[in-house]
Amino acid sequence: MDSCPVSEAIISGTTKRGNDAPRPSMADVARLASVSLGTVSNTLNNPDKVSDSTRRRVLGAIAELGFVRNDAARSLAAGTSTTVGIVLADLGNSLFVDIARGAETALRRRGMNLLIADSAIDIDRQMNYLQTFEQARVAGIILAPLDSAIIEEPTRLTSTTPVVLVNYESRRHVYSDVVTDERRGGYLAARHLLDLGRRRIAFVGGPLFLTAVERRYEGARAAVDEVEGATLEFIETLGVNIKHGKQAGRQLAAASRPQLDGVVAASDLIAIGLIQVFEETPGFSVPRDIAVVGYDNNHFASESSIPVSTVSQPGEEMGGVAAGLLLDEIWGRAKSEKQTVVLPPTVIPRKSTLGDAWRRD
Amino acid sequence: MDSCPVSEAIISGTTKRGNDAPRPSMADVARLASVSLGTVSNTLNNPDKVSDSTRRRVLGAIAELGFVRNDAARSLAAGTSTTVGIVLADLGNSLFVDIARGAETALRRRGMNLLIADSAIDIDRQMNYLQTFEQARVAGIILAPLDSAIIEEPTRLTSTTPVVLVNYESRRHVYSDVVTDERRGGYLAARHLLDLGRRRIAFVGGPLFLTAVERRYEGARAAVDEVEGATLEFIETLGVNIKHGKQAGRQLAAASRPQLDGVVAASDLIAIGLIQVFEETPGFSVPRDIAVVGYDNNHFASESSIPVSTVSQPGEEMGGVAAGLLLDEIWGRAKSEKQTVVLPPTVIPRKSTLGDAWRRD
DNA sequence: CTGTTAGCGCCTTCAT
DNA sequence: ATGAAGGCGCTAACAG
Repeated sequence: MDSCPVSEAIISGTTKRGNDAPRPSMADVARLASVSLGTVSNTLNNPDKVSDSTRRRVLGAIAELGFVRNDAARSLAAGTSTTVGIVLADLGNSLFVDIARGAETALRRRGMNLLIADSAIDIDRQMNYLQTFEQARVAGIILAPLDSAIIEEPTRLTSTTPVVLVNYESRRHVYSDVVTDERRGGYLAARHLLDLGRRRIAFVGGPLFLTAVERRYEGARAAVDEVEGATLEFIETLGVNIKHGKQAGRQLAAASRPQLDGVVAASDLIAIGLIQVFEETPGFSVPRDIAVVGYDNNHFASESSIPVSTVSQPGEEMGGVAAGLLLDEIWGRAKSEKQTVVLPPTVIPRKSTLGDAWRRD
Repeated sequence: MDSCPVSEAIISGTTKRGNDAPRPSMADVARLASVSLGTVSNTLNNPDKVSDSTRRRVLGAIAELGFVRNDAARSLAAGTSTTVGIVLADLGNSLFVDIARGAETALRRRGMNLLIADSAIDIDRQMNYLQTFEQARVAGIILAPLDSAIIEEPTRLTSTTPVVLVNYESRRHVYSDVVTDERRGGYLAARHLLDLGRRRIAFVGGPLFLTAVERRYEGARAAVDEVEGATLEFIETLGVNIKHGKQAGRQLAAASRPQLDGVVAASDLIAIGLIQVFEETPGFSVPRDIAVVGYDNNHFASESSIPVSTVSQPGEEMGGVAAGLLLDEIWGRAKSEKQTVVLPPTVIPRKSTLGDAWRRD
């Protein structure tokens, strides 16, 4: 940068300048701009309470010094923070990335910003980050918790910081939460198959203690029960990843049971696993012999060579709504009752059910 | 939608303090434990300087009050923070998720924690989060910058906060950085094809002003030039997504030019796009007629129905190394010189080049 | 409009 | 081992 000839002698003893110059503070800015500390604060927080010329001078000093306001001090003094934290169960799952983006957008519009923490499917990390955020005194926290019975409502997640849950419904309604109607998602998936004329359907997914999986199964069950002569078989897997789908696929391919003509998978990954196995198995052409619908609208579900029909959860919307709920609480505009917002999933038909009738866009 | 009859009284009763009670402070804890403020601070930060019985009393009070230490005040007073921030170009890209995880693991081992910000391929957001982190006085920042000429070295990214770059090499070596050897990656990809006997190769990718793409191309060029009679054709795309791959694929499939037998794609997405088009085109069977190798080891590259051979960047390692470099700087253990750590990419052969010879583990 | 002055909650010597 | 006091950088009244 420039090397303006600063006279060291002129600088008063209070300001020491070593090789590692200390961060300039508002006091330094005030001094340079020949105004008082309060004025600097005002030009930063209440620009309209400062004359134009003064503000310009202050801003100039700020730039000259490379001053960056200390947010720790700020939120300590002001008692409020402008950032909210989001703790995500698994950044590897694009749904959570979508949720974060939705929240970020909504928050940014209201002048706040979002910091993300990744639990990486680890309950300890989740709890740790919850605490980190609370210690940092963020304005509020959005939590996309691990879906397992383990986190079943520890008395309170934070002592005071507002929290809203996303993609998980609090049993006790201690928190507001936004979820999708998993049951309806399962219903829609099965319904889609039924509408296509499929009648011998299987639901592949698990483990069943995962709330979402159970709900999706219930929904599929309900749809099948509505149709005369349709049957639903349940095939439990140990997880919702591709390998589980493959295992189930091999199992189905090997079995001599009556041929199925449709399957509802509890996740896109399972669906992809199934399809990969089916494609290598005579008599299991997808979707001719057997149609497959997944769940999640994982980004790559649409990119596999047989794009997977899927039930899409409105991730960004979920994040946006959660952010709104949280801000309501932060700003005290919240209704006294905690609310649960249920967002509708939608099915996105693709080649794995429609076949050649399907065209991308 | 059950309506379990929750008694509101019980809900509010779960809280030990009233709803509007202010957060307990260390002073409150001190009072309850009948010790002085300094002692509370010590039992928190220098446990060994406090008698066992006293500490127990203090800890008890903390639990009883649900006290959560104010990190803003702490880092203000102590002048040091225990959290570092990472700004990622695109959370939608699994490489960056890996980098974050690697960094997180390394940092956690050293008692620090990681907060993530997502630039979402938006330079404004990137800059904004850089500033947010600096304002929050994080101990340091890891930046995985947008790869574009635009960010070309604005004088300084932060005024004082230590920064290390990951997945991007600083021209001016103002920052330490950790990158992979893109050129070598391109070399390895082409080499892989050549080793398989392919000779008429195309490099598909772009735009060329993306540093990484350019380097990869150079590497591929070098490998091809080493082999007598091998040719390399360059096909520029407008981006590195699936659609770009498809466009290029259609272009190749339509052209009547001499048949290619191998292609190095600048990204897995391009590779997938190519493959999807090829699979629908007679005479373009993958890998029999034409072998395809991608780049990035995107999570789903291995999950497409024709698993894509790819060049893998060691994301977690990159994050871990970056975290190490950053901590060195934070703790003053850094060498005076900024360093550049170059990590080697590796090729992961899969079905798109090996064909049936390939078996998943 | 601008300057002054208390703290915000905690850490850190320095005595005791 | 414990207590008392000063100050970290900033905001928010309140005075001028």
